[in-house]
Amino acid sequence: MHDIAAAVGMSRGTVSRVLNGGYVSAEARAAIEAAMTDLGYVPNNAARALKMRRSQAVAFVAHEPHSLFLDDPNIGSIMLGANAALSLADHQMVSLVVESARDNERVARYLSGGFVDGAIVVSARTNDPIIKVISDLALPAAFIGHPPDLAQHIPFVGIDNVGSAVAITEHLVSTGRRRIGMIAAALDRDSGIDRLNGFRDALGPLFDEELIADVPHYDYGSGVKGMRDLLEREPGIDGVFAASDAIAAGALEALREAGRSVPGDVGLVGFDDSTWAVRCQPQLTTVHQPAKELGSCAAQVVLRQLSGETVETTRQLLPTPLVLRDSA
Amino acid sequence: MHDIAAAVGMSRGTVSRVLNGGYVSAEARAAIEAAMTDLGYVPNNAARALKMRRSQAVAFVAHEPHSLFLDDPNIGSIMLGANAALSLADHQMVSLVVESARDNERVARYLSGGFVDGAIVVSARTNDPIIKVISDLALPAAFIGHPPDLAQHIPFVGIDNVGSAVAITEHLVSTGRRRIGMIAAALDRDSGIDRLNGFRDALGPLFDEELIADVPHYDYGSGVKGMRDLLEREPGIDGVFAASDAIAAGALEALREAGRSVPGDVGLVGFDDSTWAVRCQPQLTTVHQPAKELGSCAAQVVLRQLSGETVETTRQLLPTPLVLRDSA
DNA sequence: TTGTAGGCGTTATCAT
DNA sequence: ATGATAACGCCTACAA
Repeated sequence: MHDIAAAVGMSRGTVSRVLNGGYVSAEARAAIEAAMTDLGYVPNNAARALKMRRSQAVAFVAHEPHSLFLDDPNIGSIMLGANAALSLADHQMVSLVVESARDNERVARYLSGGFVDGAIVVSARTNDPIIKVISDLALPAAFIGHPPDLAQHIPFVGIDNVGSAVAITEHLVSTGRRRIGMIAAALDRDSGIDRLNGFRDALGPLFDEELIADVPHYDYGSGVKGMRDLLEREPGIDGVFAASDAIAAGALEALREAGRSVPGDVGLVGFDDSTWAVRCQPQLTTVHQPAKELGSCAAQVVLRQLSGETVETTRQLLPTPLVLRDSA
Repeated sequence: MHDIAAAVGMSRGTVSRVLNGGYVSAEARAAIEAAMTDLGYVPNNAARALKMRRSQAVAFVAHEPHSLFLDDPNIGSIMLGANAALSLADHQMVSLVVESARDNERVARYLSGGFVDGAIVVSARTNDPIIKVISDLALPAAFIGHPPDLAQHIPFVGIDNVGSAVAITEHLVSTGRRRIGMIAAALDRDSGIDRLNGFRDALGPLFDEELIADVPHYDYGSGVKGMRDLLEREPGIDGVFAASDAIAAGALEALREAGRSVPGDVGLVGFDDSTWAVRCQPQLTTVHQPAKELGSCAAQVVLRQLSGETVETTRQLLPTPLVLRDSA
C-alpha cells in the first residue's frame, strides 16, 4: 500500500479510504485504482485482521473425520450447507480436520489465534481441548451433533435422535413385525445412545435385550457383522432398525446371503436418508437427517453472534421426517 | 503480551524470547510462564503472521465438492493424507470449498491475503481465478487431479490415467471378452478423457465407437443410466470398463435388473479402488488410486517449497496397481 | 476532501 | 541475559 500511495503521490490514508469506501474525490479514486491494478496490489488480510480484530473467517472443525468421510455422507453435506450460508454473508469457511491428539492441540491454538472469528464444531467429544478454548475465549460458536455438556451456554443445533428412533420403530411395529431387533452403533456417543433409547421406549413390552447387536461404527462393515450376529441369535427375527443407512446397507447384504427377503421376511429401516438409502435394493425406509440445514443453521447461529446479537435459543432441534420407501 | 510483561516487570522482548526459545534465565522463564497460564495468555497468530510473513497454515482448495463429497470417496482420503503430512510438519491445513463464482472470488482473495503460506489445489479448472492468483503471487502450491495447463511451472501430482486405463482394459481382454464397452464419464475433465483414450488404445481393432456411453459424472446414478444405454445398443456386450467404482456399482445394478450375471455374462471393471469396490456383489476388479498418498505427496511438495528447496520434479505420477477381485 | 500519526501484538536488531 | 525500539500492513480519529 505504501508503494501505491507513493506512486500516485497521496497518503496511505486516502488509499485506505478507497478500499473501505470513505470520502475520496473521483479523480483520486480513479488514479489510485489504476495504480492498484497496475502494481498488482493485494490487501494483506493478516494486517487487517490484526487491526480490526476481525478476519471474516469462520472455522469448521470436524472430528474423527476418518470414518465420517468414508462412510457417513453427512459431513460433506453439513460442510456444504455451512459454506453456502457463510459465503452469502461474505465469510470464508475454513475447515479444520482433527484426527490426532497433535491435531487437536494445533487446532485449539489456531482457533485462539485471531485467524477466525468463530467456529462450527461437529461431533466434539466431552473432553476435547477445543471446547475449553472456545469456552475460555468466548469464541462465537455452534456445535453440531453433540451438545457440549461442559459448556451449556454454547449454542447447539442437532436433531431429536430419541424421537426419531421412536417414530421409525413405531412404523416398523405398524407393519406387523413382532420380533424386532436393532443394530446399535456408536454407543460411546450420545447419538448412538439416544437412538437405542428411542428404540427401547417405542417397543415397550416387545423389547428384548437379546435382539440388540452392538457395533462400533456407523458403517457398512458393521452392518453386515451386526446382522449376521442377530440372525444367529434369533433366526425368527422379522424386523430390524439399523442405526444408520450404511449399517442398513450392510444388513441387507447379510440378509441376502442368509436367503431372507426384504421386506418380505424381514422389515428393515435405517437412519440418515443418505445416498445409501436409494442405492440399496430395495430402497430404504429411513429417517431424513437434514444435513445441509444443520450446516447452514449452525452457520447462521455463529453469524448472528458475530453481528452482536445475543443468541437466545441455545439448543435447537431440526425436524427429521420419516421417508417411507420399500424396505419396510 | 504487554500485560504479562508488565505483570512480571520485564520487557516484552523477554516474553517473546520464552515463546520462541531464546536466551532467558531460568527464574525469568518460570515467572513468565506462571504469569502466562495465570492471565490466560494466548499468542496472536495474526500478529505473528504479519511480522513473520509466515502463518504456518496451508490451504487445501477443493472445487466442485458437491459431487465429489457425495459420490467420490477420494476427496476425503486425499484431504486426510494431506492433513497428516502437514500436521507432522506442524502446519495447519485449512480447507476451502469453492462451489460458486462468489466462492471462487473470495477464496482467491483469501489465498493472497497472508493467511496461508501455500496451497494444495484439487481438480481446478483451466480458467479458475485461483490459478492466476497462485501464479501471480508465486504462492507455493501443488495441484492434484488436473495439471494446471496455463501455469506449467506449478508442481502437479497425479496418476497416469491413460496407462491405468490401458492396463485394466487389457485385463478385460485377457479374460476372453470381445464385445467390450465403456461407460465414460466427465469428458470435460482430462481424467475422463485420458481414461477413454487409454481404453481406445488398449482395444485397438476391437474398439467400437458405438459401445461408448457418455455420462456426465463419476457417480452411481450415471452408472445405471450408462449401462442401460449400453445394453440397449448392444445386447451382446460381454465386457464393460466403468470410469469409476461408483459408476461400476450403478452398472452392476442395471445388469442385475437386466438379468445379466457378473462376471458370468459380462465382465465388469471399475476405477479408484474406493469403498464401493468391496461393497459390491461381486466385489470389483479395479484400478487402485492412491488417494491418501496423493494428498500427502502434494503436501510434501508444498512443504519443500516452503523450506526454500526448489522443487525439481514439477510433474509427478504415483503408481496405480491393478486390484483383481471377482467382477472380471 | 485529504494528510498525519498512533497503535493492533509480534519479532528482531541493537545496545546495555 | 535483558531492555529499548523499530518495523510488519492496515485502519481511523483528528487536524488541516
